[in-house]
Amino acid sequence: MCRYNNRFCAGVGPAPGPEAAARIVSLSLYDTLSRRQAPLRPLRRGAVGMYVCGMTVYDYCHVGHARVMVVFDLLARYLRWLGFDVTYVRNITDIDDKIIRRAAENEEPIDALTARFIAAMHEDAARLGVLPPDSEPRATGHIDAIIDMVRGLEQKGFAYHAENGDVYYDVSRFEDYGRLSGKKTEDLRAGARVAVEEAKDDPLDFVLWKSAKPGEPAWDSPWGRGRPGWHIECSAMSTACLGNTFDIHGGGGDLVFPHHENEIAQSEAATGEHFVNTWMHVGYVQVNEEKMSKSLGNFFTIREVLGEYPAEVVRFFLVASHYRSPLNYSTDNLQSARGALERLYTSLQGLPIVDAEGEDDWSRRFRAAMDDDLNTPEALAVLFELAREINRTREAQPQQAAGLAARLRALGGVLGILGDDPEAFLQAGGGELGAEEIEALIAARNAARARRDWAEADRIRDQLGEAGIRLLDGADGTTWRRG
RNA sequence: GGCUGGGUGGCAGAGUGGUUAUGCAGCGGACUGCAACUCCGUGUACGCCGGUUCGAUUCCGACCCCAGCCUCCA
Repeated sequence: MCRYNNRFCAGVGPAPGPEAAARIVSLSLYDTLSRRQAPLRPLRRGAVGMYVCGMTVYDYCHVGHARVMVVFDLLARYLRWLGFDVTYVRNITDIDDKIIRRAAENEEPIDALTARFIAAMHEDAARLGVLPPDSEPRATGHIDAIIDMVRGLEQKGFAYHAENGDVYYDVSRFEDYGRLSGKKTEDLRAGARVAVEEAKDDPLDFVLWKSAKPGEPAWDSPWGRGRPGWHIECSAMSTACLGNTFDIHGGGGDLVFPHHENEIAQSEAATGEHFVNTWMHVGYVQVNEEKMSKSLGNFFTIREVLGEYPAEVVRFFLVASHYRSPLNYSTDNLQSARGALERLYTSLQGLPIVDAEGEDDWSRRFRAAMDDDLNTPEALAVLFELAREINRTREAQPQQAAGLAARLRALGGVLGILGDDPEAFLQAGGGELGAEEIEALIAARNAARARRDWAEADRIRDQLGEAGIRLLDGADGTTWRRG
């Protein structure tokens, strides 16, 4: 059924038996539905299935998308580090009104447009250190599963084929509708601000299957040629890949209503089973205290930002605040992230790369922080204290410092940072001078220093400074870095 | 209007019923030819008003303010 995945493709997930339910895991996560933090109880011992709503591919990803990708990448990395067998599914919406419109504007085939932006997304993700998900199902690859689910909903009386040819979900039939977002259906009806689609029985009903207009891409279905609505895609694909019930479902905070609300209504009505155990939502990226969004025009694409800052600095910036808090995008904050990351890399500089072994107080503290709903700021605080300890001990106890550096590198790796060579990171970036020229000037300056010609030595240092090179005179000689 | 989540030192950002978050920036000291890096030290921070308490930034209530959702949005 799901051609992207392997393990959970039976279509029906395993029931949460008493053994699985009894398994207590140290990681606890905040669940949007119950509005509280609770220990993760995987359905299957030692395995976690997670589904994250990915992109609609009609444009480049911006920093808001980056945050979602990085946060769930972080969760997947952490779960794997804890020893879980993670199945991470992140979908791609490759058929949708905006895609059709954009393709028409560009006079470009839809396939070409989506292929272009999928490639761009993969490029951006890779640069941010986001590991590929285990599967990336696309809506257009799951039309059969979508039709099956819509037909099932219709047969059970949760959907109706309207006069205009569309198929709608009958919200009034689903008792729990609104529970995820904390909304009451009466309030929603009262607040309905959109011109009511006449074919709907109720303004809250949403489309499952859209009848095709001339020239639009369409698939055959029991209701004629058409294409899927947005919400049903994720219900069908998550079920196809992970089963009727799975552990974690995530996405941006703006998907709580209506997208995830609708997913619950669809999936639970269709399968008759509990849909998701933990709902996770990432806070918005803001610009000047406003949500970054296309409509406000205040967005920065990932590639724009990566033109200004090293990718790892951007990742650090995204991880330096808790994933549920709003995050203000500003150059000040990026600069601060750069300084902080430099501090970490500086502590790693010049120490041999060895493997970290077992557990120690540092890793225990790190884990305690991460176990607490992915408290990355607290986890980073542990990393900074570790860096200080490395700097303090590196002279007197180099062996111990090397061990601490290994720990720092390993824990950083869980967050997807500190994987670079320290020299390479600290010296990376634009600059007109090549490494050889820099080394030559350093040699000349050191010759001047040897004969106590401070004026000449300072002149060379200033010259390098203007080229964006900072010098550091250490006991073992002079090193340099950019910026 | 309904709903959700917030208001912490110059900035960013955790956390806690009484005791150091952490980072960036600043200041003093050590190191340095001078710097940089690093180390040591350094900030009368918890929106407002009541209540509970021996004691509240942390719990409870009211209020003010901010962001977001209620339309596509990560």
